[in-house]
Amino acid sequence: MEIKNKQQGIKVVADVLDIVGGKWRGQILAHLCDDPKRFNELKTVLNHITSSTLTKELRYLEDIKMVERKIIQQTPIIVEYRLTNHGMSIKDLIKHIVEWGLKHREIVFKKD
Amino acid sequence: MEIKNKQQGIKVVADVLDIVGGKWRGQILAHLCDDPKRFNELKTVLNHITSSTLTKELRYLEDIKMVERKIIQQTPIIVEYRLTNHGMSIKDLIKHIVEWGLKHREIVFKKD
DNA sequence: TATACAGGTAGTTTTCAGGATACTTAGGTA
DNA sequence: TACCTAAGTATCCTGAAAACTACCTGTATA
Repeated sequence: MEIKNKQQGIKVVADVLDIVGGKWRGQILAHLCDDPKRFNELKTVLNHITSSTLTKELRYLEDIKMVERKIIQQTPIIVEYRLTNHGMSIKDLIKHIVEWGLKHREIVFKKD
Repeated sequence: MEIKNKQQGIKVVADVLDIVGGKWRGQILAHLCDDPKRFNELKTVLNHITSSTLTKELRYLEDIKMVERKIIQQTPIIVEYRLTNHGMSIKDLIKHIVEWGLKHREIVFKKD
């Protein structure tokens, strides 16, 4: 797991930020770190996200195998989203992001 | 440096990604991790970025005190961009991002 | 005189993630 | 027969990020 050259390392930064970035994906992954959540649970904790946006983001995260969708046959039928094994590995990264953010509040809170 | 509650932690994720995210900022910071770079050096390594976009991104990073701009009086005059002390602290985070990205290539490279 | 390099600025246009709004499917319940 | 909840879909629209194009300033070199 060696960084072959600087340029490659930096491309990876851009690619990872493409996955985790955007307005919602980081937050969705962070929420799923704790435990699986249903569609409407996510919709509630992600204040102001619309159904269509949440659906799109979840489908994307499914496509890249970060999240899996599980239909639970009960009545009414409910759908649960949880991190895959790959997805689990993002927990540490999110922890690092939170740590950096809390340590540098003056930057993080100044930004807007 | 304690996470008071889940919701706060997750807001921080979103805020940090706001700073580091976007198409260019992560890459710019990653390039500046190694050593200071001049405007046109950055423009070269960041393939396809335009002058105006690079200027905007650098001004933003200056505003939030991640990067500092140093004019070097020689001829022709050159301008050097380097991480501030705050900025330095992002090195570790970028290292973690690269590590995760390389370990999960199948996700990172599938995404598009 | 003019051409090149370094580091930009100004103004306009394009693109597309995310938002707004309304509708859908399917079983259960009064 | 109508309505409720859960989990979406379908369309169209908007705003902001980034791109495109052109121009500017100062110094030096031919």
